[in-house]
Amino acid sequence: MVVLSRHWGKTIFPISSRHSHSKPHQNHRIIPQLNLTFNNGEQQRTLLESQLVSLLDGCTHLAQLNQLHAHLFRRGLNQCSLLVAKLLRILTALNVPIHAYPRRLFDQVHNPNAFAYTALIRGYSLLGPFEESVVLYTQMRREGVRPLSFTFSALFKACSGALDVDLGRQIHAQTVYIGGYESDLFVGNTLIDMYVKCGALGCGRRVFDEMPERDVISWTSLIVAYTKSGDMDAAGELFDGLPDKDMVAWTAMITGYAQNARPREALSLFESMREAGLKTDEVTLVGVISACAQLGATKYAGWIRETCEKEGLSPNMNVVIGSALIDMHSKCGSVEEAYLIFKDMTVHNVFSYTAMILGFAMHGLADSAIKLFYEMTETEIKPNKVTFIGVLTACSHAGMIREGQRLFTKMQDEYGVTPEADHYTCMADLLGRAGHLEEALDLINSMPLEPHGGVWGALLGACRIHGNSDIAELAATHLFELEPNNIGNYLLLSNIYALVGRWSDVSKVRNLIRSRGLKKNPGCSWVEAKDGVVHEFFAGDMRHPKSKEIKDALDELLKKLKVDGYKPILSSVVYDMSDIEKERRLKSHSEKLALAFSLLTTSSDSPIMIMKNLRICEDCHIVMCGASRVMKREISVRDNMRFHHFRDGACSCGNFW
DNA sequence: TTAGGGTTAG
Repeated sequence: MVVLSRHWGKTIFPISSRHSHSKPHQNHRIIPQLNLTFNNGEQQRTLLESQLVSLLDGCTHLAQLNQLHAHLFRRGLNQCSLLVAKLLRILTALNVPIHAYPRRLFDQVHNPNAFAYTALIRGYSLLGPFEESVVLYTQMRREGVRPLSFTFSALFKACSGALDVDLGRQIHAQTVYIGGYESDLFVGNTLIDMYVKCGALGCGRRVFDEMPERDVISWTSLIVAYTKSGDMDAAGELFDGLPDKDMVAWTAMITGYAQNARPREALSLFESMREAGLKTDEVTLVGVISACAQLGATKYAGWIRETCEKEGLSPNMNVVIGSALIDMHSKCGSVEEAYLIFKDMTVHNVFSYTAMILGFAMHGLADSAIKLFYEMTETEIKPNKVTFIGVLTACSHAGMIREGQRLFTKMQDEYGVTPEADHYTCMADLLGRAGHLEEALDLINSMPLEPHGGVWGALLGACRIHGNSDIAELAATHLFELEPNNIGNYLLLSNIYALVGRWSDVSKVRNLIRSRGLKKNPGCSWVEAKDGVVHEFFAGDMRHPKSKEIKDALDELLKKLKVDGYKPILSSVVYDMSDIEKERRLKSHSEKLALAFSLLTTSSDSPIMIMKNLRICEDCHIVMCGASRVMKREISVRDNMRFHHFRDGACSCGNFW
């Protein structure tokens, strides 16, 4: 009989997990004392195995694992399937590359059983390479080992990882060996998930419909699939029919609305969720924060901030919440507030830096964006492709051609980020906006990848600023092919023709719009009133209860501006109509209605914030400038591109937009 | 063993 009594009392350093930086642990952790009796009897051996399994459960440090493994090896227990399966699970959770140590561990086992196979399959299906899962499954079948239900769960996970629906179908057929997916709820759920992740939503739905038993996870998988495919009606129908909605199901639905540009529904659903008495966690709040950012609702944003703090999710401790809040405050108009959050955060990552850089860019603070970028490069955090979108956008909105070109080169040479079409969009915008239209065109023609609509769109936008109808035609030809249903491109081209007086071409484009059956996307602006209620205005819309007063206030304002020298920019109207008609049309623009409403309903010292779904037109831009001086008000407009802060007759964009 | 997450340009 061998008596084993050891005390491993060393200082242990925790293994770094995916999300935390590894630092020596402050409190010294002591590995529990192991005191086991062992002899050659089978019964004791089994007992020892089960004790070791539970000991492994408590292992959170690589050093502990190494010691335990050495111990197993000495006892010949490294060949025990159950223990190895357990070890493999822990190693997978610690993201240890499977093909290295975990694989060697498995290879030491003689006649591995289904648990050992499954643990390794699961490791590969979570960490890759995914194909290895299937290789192992084949080997397992060849050896005559019967698969378990969770062998299939792991295999389906591998198929979703590899996005291989054909393979998924083949494995689906194999579930006959466990009595079909209908026999096991987990298998059914992972099967749904596999189909929907591979884009075969219909197959996922069929599995769902045929399952004899479903749980909230089955429902949620499908709800998420519908939200991701943009079918919020189908998602909503399922959600309404779900009997016991848990926090995850609510969150899936809220996030779905947020991701499908329906922030109001997201926020109102969040309120219902609170009323239903459900708890909230950081994932829920991230969706809500994103909805709030889209809406630009400052009052609501403040309330969300408080909710985060109340839930113990302080932005300076939680980098995900922090990054989301930086984005929200930037989009709600307060880049200052965003920067306060950024500064107070104790942990930063590429998301928090990128959100802040984009925030600065959005507000035209190019210098701050670029400064922060260089600060970031002093840390260990590597900029990614989105970070470069941020700095390049900052340069283009500020007309900083040299800096933009320098960053574009650095991006590849120093940071190994390969430029994608989106980066070329930024560059085409940067060059084009500054009037270097030919150079922008050369850049597009020299692209190593196929330019997408964004790239040509940037060039077309630049042509509008500089009134170049020749290059515009070229860009538009590509755009009409790439984005035949995007009405914005047609309107831009006809606007450019109108600018240079080519009226017959204007009507040709208008006929093209008509023949393709395209409808103009209605311009919409909204403002948040003191009580947090959001008021919406559409161009020419007189449905607001205060319409009469709004119209009068606007007339009054325009009268004052005309005394001040304002002349309506009639070329902002694309249609060939009389000047009086054009002026009437300009007056109905939604951002002007929103401005008049704000002047009517807010105190004279409070700043005005207007949100708009489309780009602000030149005439409205001038009116906002004038209004800020004549009415002595701070006015900000967030259009679909960026913020314009109007102060004392000037705009933060420097009329460069 | 299974479900929900943050930054993207014209």
